This record gives sequence, C-alpha cells and structure tokens, in this order.
Amino acid sequence: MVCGSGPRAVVTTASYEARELAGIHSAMPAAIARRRLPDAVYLRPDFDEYRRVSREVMVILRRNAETVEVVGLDEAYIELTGLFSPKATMRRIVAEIREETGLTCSIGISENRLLAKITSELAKPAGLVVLSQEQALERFAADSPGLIPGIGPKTVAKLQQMGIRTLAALRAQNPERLREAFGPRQGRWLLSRARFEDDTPLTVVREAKSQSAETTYDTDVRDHEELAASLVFLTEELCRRLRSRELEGRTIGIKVRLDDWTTVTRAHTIDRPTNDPAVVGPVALDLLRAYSPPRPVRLLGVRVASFEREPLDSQDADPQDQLQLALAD
DNA sequence: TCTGGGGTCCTCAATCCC
DNA sequence: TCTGGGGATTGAGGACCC
Repeated sequence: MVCGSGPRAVVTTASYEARELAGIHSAMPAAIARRRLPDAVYLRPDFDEYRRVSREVMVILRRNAETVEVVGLDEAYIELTGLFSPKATMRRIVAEIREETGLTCSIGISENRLLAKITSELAKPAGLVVLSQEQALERFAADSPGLIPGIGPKTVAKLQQMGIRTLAALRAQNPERLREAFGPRQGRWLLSRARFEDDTPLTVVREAKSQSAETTYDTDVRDHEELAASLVFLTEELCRRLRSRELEGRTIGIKVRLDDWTTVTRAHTIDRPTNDPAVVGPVALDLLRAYSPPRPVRLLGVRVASFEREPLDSQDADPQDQLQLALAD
C-alpha cells in the first residue's frame, strides 16, 4: 500500500492483491485500509521520484511517435493512425520502457481515445489489447455507464434514478429525455459517449491554466492567526513553483474547506500578472479576512490562474499600448 | 480517525461594453 | 434617450480525473 502517514492520509495506490483481498482502492482513507490490512507493507509516496521516472517514460514515447499527449504521471495517448503496424510499434515501446526503467505498462489500442482508454483497462496489469468500437458496443452493453471516463458517481446516480442502469439502456434513450435531465450539451455528450464516439484530437502541448498549493490540517484549525500564517507559507511555496516555471497569473484565489466539508473559494483578479509572494500574499490574506471562516477549517489553499503569455518581443507591442502602460504606472 | 493534492472543464450568474 | 441582444470577462460552485 502506498499512502501518507498522517491521520487524514488517503491511499495513493495499492497492489492488485490488496485490491482483491480487501477492496482497497486509491483515495480511500488510509485509516480504513490499515484497519482492513494491518499486516500489509506500507510505503510513503515519493512524487519526486515518480516525476523523474515519468519523464523517462515520456521521452521513450516521444522518440517512438510523433503525436503524444501526456495526461498524467502514468498515462499518455499515442496517435497510431497511418502506421504500418500499430501493434508492433507499441510492443517496441513496451520493451524499451521495460529495459530502460524496469516498469511494465498496459496498452489499449482502438479507434479513438475514449475507446483506447477503456481498452487499456482490459490490458491491466501488463498487457496489450486491441478492441474495435463494434466489439466494445457488444462487450460493455450490460455494464454501468460509470465505465465511461467522465461519467462519475453523481451522474451514475442520476441516471439510475431515471431507470438507466446500463450503457445499452443509455444508448436507447430518447435524446430529448436526456436533454431535459442534463441540458443540451451534456445530454448529447452522454449519448455519444455511450456509443463510444470521440473525435477529440490529441493535444501535444498542454499549457498550464492554474497552479495551486493547499494543505489539510491533521486537526481542524479555528485560530485565524494560524490560518493566516499557513496561507503565507502556502503562498511562498506556490510562488516558488510559479517562478521555477516562469509563470505569472492575474487571478489570485483561496480555497477553504470547513469541518463539515463545505468548500468555499474566493478569487480576485488584479491588473498585472504576478508570481511575487509580496503581491499574492496580501490579496490572499484579504480574501481570507473577508470570508472569515465561520467554522473550524480543515483545508486551506491558494491558487494563481489566468496566466499571461509574456510578449516574446516587446518591440512588436502597439505604441498605443505602451503609452497606456506608461500612464498606468 | 472518514474522505489528499494537483489539476481541468463545465455551468450559471453578474457585469460591462458595444 | 430608451431598449435590447450578444460577446467577453469574472467569480462561485461542482463534477471529475490521476
């Protein structure tokens, strides 16, 4: 089991044995996992190491394929369209990952990214599976709509209340009924997902939209001075990371989770992008003071968003803009 | 002792400007 | 001067993912 040690830690991941034996799964409270499997081997997560190895793996993917979209530390999509032998390409990649990092991986090959993702689940823990849309329609007809990435517990429950328990039932729905229940966009989306349709292309370069730092206290905090102190700490940590990535944002936000699990966010947008703790800190503290948590606080976080692309060449700037900037100063 | 940390995207409402 | 429709931006909350 990989999980933190604190009283509020959750399971990061667990071996397949632990999953089957005791129903352990990621994001489960570590306390429950320890109760169920007191004799399991417990390891601390080491995200620096995960990031390091992840980069190695992604380098292998990129040198073997033109179009690669990295989705997380341990997941990526590869465009195989037009390749003479997609399977051979993937077997070569698997072998190189194994040789160079010692890691196994699971490969799903299909007609679009949604199907590839679902197919890769079938390949776990270390296989390669090819599945067509037609095969998927038949194979998963009786499965829960929750099989589809993007259809989570809330949507499953809502569908169930409408009497929709399987993907086949979802496919058979009157589009109008889904539109009424979920709105025009999500209604259409649900129907197309149930048919395993997906035409979104791979995004090779993903640009960050926001960055944040947050902490959950071991015990809830009532003292506003203590909250202010940790907000300053979190801001410094966040700004350090923003600077290392040369990111500056205009929207500064805080996040507060109370002891009853209600979560409140407050944000303020300033005129000029920043990653300076001397700018972010006071704004965040103002937001916290203005909200003034009415109950003990369980989690506190700070966020910077609305990143602005630095103009690469200031000579290109409109003289009018420069004049306005000068006036604003 | 029940629920982390870091993200993305969507919806809806308010507001401003044209 | 009044009215109205749209688009852009901002802020809050929520669902979902790794």
